[in-house]
Amino acid sequence: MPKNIFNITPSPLTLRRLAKYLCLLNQFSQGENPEISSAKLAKIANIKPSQLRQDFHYFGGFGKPGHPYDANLLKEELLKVFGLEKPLHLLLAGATPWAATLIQCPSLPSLNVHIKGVVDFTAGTIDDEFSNCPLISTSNLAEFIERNQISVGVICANEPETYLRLLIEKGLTVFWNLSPKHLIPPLGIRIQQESLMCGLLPMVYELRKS
Amino acid sequence: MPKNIFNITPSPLTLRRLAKYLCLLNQFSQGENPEISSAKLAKIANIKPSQLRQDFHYFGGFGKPGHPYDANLLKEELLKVFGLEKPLHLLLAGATPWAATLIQCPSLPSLNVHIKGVVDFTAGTIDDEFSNCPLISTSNLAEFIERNQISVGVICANEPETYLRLLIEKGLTVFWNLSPKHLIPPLGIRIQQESLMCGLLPMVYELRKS
DNA sequence: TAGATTGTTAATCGATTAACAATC
DNA sequence: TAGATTGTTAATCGATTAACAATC
Repeated sequence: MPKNIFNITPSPLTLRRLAKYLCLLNQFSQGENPEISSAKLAKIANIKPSQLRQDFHYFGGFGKPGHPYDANLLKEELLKVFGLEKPLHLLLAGATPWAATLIQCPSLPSLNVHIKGVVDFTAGTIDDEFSNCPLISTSNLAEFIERNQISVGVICANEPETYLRLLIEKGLTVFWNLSPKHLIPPLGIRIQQESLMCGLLPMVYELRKS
Repeated sequence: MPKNIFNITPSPLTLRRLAKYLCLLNQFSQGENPEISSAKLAKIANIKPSQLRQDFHYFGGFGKPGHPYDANLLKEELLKVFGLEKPLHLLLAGATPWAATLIQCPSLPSLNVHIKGVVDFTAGTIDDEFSNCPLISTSNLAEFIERNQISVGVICANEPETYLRLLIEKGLTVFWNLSPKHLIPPLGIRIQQESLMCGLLPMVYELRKS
């Protein structure tokens, strides 16, 4: 079970906010020794400062009383919260626009997350590329996963089932599903669903009901 | 203020779940007169049946005691919750892989959400296309927005600021920001941030801390 | 030191859940 | 009618917030 320093599993809400703080720091902190207070960062994140400090408190706090946070230190500590002091290696499944979107996304490398390749059923057997990223054929897959220490498979195709089956077969157990289809995870397999619609629809609610 | 039948604003958590139920129904209900109980749908959604019924209860409930929900009726009612009994028209900003991802996403039309065009700074002035979708030049934009009754601008570029400014200038006030950069909304402007990283990082936490 | 801002607590507030009455 | 499953309530549980002690 994932635990913090108080041996309590932090709530998904807290984890999402911590991820948000990290992204905002990457974007908004600049200069040699940038400082940022809970009040400033909370204002950008659109929450209360006390909530931000409570979120940090679950992990022991990242500052010293009387002084704003050191933005660089805070970034490092937040990366550690997510275990990203060591790089994380992804394999994308499906040479689709979704895959291209991730490959071109500047946030991933800044979070120490690295895309090592794209697997596609239509890929040839050697030296192919997709959007400047190695394109892997299914026959080379097992060796590629092993050699590149892939820990997460990212499903980028609208029909996710065949890619899921393939990657489970090759030994992956953790997946990020970007396809709009909900996947029911087999035993022992962890699938994080990412549904764009769950972000769009609440906004539409506001728009149409106001 | 957006309100439900009890004149209470439903929480963002409830709205996200309602969006999820709707997507799951589109995927899993089939047949002529499909029925689905709160137990079945809750199992797919990975929540408790009582939570699902409580979510529906905020809107008066969508079934009759003793019988499972009529899946088709439920879909219609959930669409109405989000005000999507009338079509919603989107304009994408930036002819990028993000835009292509949305254009190819089968969920949008099934939710009565329609992409009317893509605006891009590099677009020519006539009859251009991107991924089989009309490509609009900035000079034709005001007329296009008016004629197509666009209500949401979707920012698909990694550098979102210039597109945001352009679309505000042309009269849009509601935006869905898919870029990794957080935008600070000017007064009177509503921006829904969609951050992929907030989905990925909590999963990485579990992976690395277990 | 005085000022600033954090860490920490406990009260408040809101979301989830179980239980069962209602009813088709 | 009996069975099934919803609608609804109220108790429980957890998240948010304000307040302030701690301390650099």
